[in-house]
Amino acid sequence: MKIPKPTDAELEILQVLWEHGANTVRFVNEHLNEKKETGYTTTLKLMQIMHGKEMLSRDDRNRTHIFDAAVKEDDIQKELLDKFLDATFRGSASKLVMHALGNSQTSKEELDQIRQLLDQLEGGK
Amino acid sequence: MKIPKPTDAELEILQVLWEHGANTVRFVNEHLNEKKETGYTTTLKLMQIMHGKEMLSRDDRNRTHIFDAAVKEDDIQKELLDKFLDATFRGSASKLVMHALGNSQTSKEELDQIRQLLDQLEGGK
DNA sequence: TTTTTGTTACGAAACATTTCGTAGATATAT
DNA sequence: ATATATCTACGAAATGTTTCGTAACAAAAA
Repeated sequence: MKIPKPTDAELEILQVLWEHGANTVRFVNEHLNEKKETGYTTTLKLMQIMHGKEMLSRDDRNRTHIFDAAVKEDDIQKELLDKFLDATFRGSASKLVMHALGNSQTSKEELDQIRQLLDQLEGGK
Repeated sequence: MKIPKPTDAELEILQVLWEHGANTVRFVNEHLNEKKETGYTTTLKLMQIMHGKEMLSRDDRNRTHIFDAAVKEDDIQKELLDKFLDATFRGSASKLVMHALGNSQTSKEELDQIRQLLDQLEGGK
């Protein structure tokens, strides 16, 4: 089964559902509105399209439908990252990593975690 | 001066120019064709649009124009990475880095370089 | 009961991006 | 000199994505 690449607007909706779990259109719409004014029916239409693509599941036993992400966060992140890495960094993961760490404020704990992963990877070299 | 976010097709053209330096439409088009069939005038039109946006410079002293990237690779990568990080990983750089290193085959030299950066970053914590 | 509010469905408009076709000019080959 | 190939310019079609408006119905409030 092929995972379709979500569009920008679809990804925003997936983020809300991944973060907060199954929810209504209204809930999702209100979250989106915190970042950017979005009409209710716009969000509804997108979620219906996503359901059509089997990107979202839907419980329609009650009048107010409950939607949930039907694709795994990790899978989508991996898919998008692969494409982004190629398109933007010509496949150089280290360049991307250097940029990412250079910019952001990442906690000591997270840096340690990355260091552990490095140890693990370099173990085999 | 505002850097406009390049579209996917525009980014592919920038990659060719960043990698190979100033060149003709034909050269760029032939490179793009290695990955995906693209009509000559399609590439031409895109490069004209990009020139209009000041994303490319153009030397039109001769009939065959020579185009070059007018935006810095690092700047565009930073801009795109920031947006990608927010949209896809909700801003968690460490999660992105773990994914990126987990997937790819990165050389020992590159891993060491990343480790150095970690040392440097953790120095201040 | 009647009105108001909230919900889904969905066509169509609006907008963004990519692709193509044609005209006109210049260079190159015959 | 003529034909052929190559190049730019650019409008417009094709495609993809997002937003909006309206209809139909159900629920809740007055």
